[in-house]
Amino acid sequence: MKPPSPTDDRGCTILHVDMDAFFASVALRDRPDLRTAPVVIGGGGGRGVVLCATYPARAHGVSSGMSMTRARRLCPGLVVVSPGFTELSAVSSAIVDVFRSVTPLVQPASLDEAFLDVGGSLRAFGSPTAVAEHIRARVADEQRITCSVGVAATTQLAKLASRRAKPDGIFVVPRDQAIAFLHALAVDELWGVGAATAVRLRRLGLQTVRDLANAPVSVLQRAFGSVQGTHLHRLAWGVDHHRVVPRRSYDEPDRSMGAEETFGHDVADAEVIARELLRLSVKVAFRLRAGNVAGRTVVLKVRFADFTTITRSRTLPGFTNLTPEVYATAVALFEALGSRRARIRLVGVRVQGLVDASAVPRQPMLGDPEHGWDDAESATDRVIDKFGKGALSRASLVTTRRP
DNA sequence: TCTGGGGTCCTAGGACCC
DNA sequence: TCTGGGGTCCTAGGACCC
Repeated sequence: MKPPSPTDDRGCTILHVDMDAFFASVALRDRPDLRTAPVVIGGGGGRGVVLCATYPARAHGVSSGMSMTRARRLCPGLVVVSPGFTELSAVSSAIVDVFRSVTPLVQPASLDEAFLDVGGSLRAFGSPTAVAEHIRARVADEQRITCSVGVAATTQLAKLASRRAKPDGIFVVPRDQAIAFLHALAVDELWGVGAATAVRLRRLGLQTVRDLANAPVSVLQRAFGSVQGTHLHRLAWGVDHHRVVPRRSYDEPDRSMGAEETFGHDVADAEVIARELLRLSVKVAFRLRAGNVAGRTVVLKVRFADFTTITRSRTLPGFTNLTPEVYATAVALFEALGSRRARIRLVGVRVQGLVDASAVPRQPMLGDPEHGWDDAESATDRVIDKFGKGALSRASLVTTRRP
């Protein structure tokens, strides 16, 4: 473990904890033989991308988001491992338990990172840095993976600090050095400034956060609109009123659920596409029911061979989590695109406007059989529960292979 | 180097209602 | 007959994050 940076952490009560190469670290916990090898986590398919790269792989220039083809070219001896999502979420919730043992103010930001407000834990631990050390030691002990912690006065600064702490370290941004720390960064290092915004900022001649901070707000507002312009200016001055909100209570449903699939090769055959839409609808509707939610708006996503992407959506009169309704809507949206014979790279189905399913009265429609799709689907769910996903599938999915 | 899959949030225009 | 704003819903697209 790296020692903490020897700096003043008074008043820095926000921690950002970020697992180091999480997907890879978990996958390699029981593979000491691969500890020093260049490994990436990702799908093996022809169009896959790197989900996570180990530090030895990064040394070859491999990074996440990169196409697998390019990664292999950069690093001929690359080892590719597929992600084990079940294990990942188990480790993730164990880690969150560690955080919660320190403070109730824990806001998970994804599977592998969280913000903590440790203002109330200082009497027990002494200092924010001491809390960070405690967490790092416990995670290393119990999960055999390392993490890095950023310690600062705001969430934005803590997030930036944890990046600086990597791998396996702690980085403190003292209150009186916050502006200097921030202003030395490049604009695209700010959390919330992505590729598109960075390009526009650079076109304005703004390279560093210091440039951004010193730019007149009026210029930023003219270029980005009043809301985003003001936001950027405040970011550059470290103004950040985000409190750590103990994550959305568990009874609050997600906003949307969806699934999408990139074909191995671009597809023009409408039948193949319809079959894929069915497969995705089955998957999404199953997850909706498993989460006991239902939604009203079905969104179809289509990416063409040239990578242009469109979405089409339809809001239903009532809420649903049933495959036939989701599928019928998705297909109708697809057919409404017309006979554009363009080759298609990806299709996706998403359902949004989710609510707790038990809160929605099911409205039987006139002419519905006594045992409708509800019953059929819950029977299906029970079979899958008992015998696994392979046990049941729709006829049109079994008889033909996906491309 | 040709670009995954899961999400969230924001904007902007048009419909519609009051 | 022409004219308001305000609010909400819907749709499409885009930026961003991990």
